[in-house]
Amino acid sequence: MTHPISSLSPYQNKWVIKARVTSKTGIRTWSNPRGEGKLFSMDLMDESGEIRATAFKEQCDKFYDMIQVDSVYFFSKCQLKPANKQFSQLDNAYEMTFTGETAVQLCEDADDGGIPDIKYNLVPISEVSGMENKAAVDTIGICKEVGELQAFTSRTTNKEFKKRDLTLVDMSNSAISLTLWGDDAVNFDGHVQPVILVKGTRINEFNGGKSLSLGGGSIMKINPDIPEAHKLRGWFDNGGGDNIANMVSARTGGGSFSTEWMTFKDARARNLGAGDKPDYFQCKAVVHIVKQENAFYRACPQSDCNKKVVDEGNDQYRCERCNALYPNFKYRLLVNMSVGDWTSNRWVTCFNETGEQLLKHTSQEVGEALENDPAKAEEIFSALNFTSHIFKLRCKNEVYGDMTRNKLTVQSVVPLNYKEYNRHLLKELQELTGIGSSSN
DNA sequence: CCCCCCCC
Repeated sequence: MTHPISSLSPYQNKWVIKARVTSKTGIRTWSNPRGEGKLFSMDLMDESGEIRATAFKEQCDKFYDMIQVDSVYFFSKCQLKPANKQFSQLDNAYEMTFTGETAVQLCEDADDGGIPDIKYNLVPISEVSGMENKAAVDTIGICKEVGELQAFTSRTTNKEFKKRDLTLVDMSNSAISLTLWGDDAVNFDGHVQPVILVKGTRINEFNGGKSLSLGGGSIMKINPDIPEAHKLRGWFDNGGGDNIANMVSARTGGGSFSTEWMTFKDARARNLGAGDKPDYFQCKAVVHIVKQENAFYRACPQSDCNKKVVDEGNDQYRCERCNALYPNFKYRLLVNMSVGDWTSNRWVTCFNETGEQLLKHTSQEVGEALENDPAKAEEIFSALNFTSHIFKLRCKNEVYGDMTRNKLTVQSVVPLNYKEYNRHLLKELQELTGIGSSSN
């Protein structure tokens, strides 16, 4: 006999609930004047309601791996306390803390003991425009574009954050930006353009547009096995997402979406990069020459510092940004290559992530090969020659002394999808000639 | 006992 979540209170400790885990945070550590430790928290749900539970220190270690999102468990002997509504979006006056007595047991019934599935109130992307700032949104879309991993320090809290912006599109012919944070951002692989299902994302208003942000209590599922996902996949793979008309998010200069197609010749003719802000465009190009000289540098080993270190000899490397000496360094890539489209050739620069992606080796492997194994380096670099890619480029004039040079930096690389690229070419042909405008 | 979810 189990108890409904809605009946839990601090005044009664003899209960067992049967609940589905709807979300789970990563392990987080804290350190403040009152002490330090680690914790994770999870959201639980049954037919009667929902509640947040947090496991600290020993309980964090004991239960973290066992607790799986979507599974149903029996929980007992947790401590109940009033929820701090300031921090909780769940509909419950209380929250739970795991104790030394807490017991958790997987419910192995095929039907999960009748506990309802997580409900997704899926909203078409087009409808997010009409929703209020900070509202919670469940939606599903194809990750059409994926931005680079970005790190920055918050000016208010002085903390380092990592984020990555995705662009989701759906059959409402709309696109919206979704921001991932921390490990979700670091580990995300968007190159296969997966289906993304999210629950409880928060709306952020910015520059007159709206975007979504994955926060605490939000859930993201990649390629979920649900009918909506399969429908979207079919729609997108048949060109459904090619001409998205409605941008729910603001078009920012450096935004990850609505990158314009352009040839190198047009980019020159239109004087791209001459303004205060960089310009962005994408083109299909073939790799002609990849320079091995200065294709890497020895960088500060700190994970968030990529500054070049000074070799002090005696296996000591100085980072001037960290003002520290290290016994080691890490390799970072800075690869210059000449690429060409059908109008002209240009030199472009790839930094670490795009360099690794194109060379299909880690910066460590590339650096070691270049320093110790020229044959291996040649093999790695020559494999890139004459391959075609979609390059998303950042274009900006840079001044060196009295010289102004137009510099192209590779923001991201997508393998050439012939189907999608041909569709773009056909569309251009139609616009130029008016021929074929009534057919697809 | 956390409680930050950020930025342009």
